[in-house]
Order: sequence, then C-alpha cells, then structure tokens
Amino acid sequence: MKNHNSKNFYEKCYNVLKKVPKGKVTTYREIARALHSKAYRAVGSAMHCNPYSPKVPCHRVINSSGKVGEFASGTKMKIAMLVKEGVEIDKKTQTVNLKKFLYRLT
DNA sequence: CTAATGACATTTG
DNA sequence: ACAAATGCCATTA
Repeated sequence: MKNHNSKNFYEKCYNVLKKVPKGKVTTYREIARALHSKAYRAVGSAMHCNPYSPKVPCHRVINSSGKVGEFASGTKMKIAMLVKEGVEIDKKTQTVNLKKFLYRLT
C-alpha cells in the first residue's frame, strides 16, 4: 500500500539521477536524501528495474562507502562504463574516490 | 492486509 | 580494517 508521500518513488529517483553529469557518480544514499527519504533500499530496486536505459545513468550510482556495488549487466560492465566516462576506479577494491567524483545533489 | 525481498547503510564482533 | 548481523523503505506476491 502506498502512503500519500510515496507516489512514484521510482520516478523521483530517476528524475534526480538524470541530473548527475558524465564523469561523476552519486550514491544510493544521496538520491534517497535528495528525496527527503531514507529508502536507500528502494532506490536500489528502482535502479534494478531501470526502465529508461540511456536517459537514466544507473551505472553512476554506487555505494556510500565508495564501492561500485551491483549492476544488472554485471559489476565489470558497470565499472567499464564509468571508466570510459572518466571516473577512476581501483580495479582491486572496486572503489571510487568519492572526494573527487561524487556529485552532490543537495 | 501480511509476508518476503533487494543494484543499501550502519553497527558489531 | 574487514565480515557478519541488524535495520531500513518501497514494492511485489
């Protein structure tokens, strides 16, 4: 059941995610916070559905700790796309330097 | 409506 | 610092 504040939560996620520029990344937590929510989980689910492939850069969403996390097409693919956009990722730890590449939504 | 689930986050050992 | 356990929220069955 949906409470009054959650109409189209997924759409909101995509909406804020679209603002993230190429060469930058954001986190599930940042998106949730931009929506004034703590539904990091739900944000992840939204990315997993991923209905708008090119419009919404789902591959630019990573863990708050800097780890790239999961991806529908595989983590390696996710990393490859990010690297191609200019994001530096440690292949060993699969970690991004948030200090340099995190795009703040708020 | 209840129960289960996941591309997470935070706390504990 | 790393791994496991616990907590979180919206969505789906």
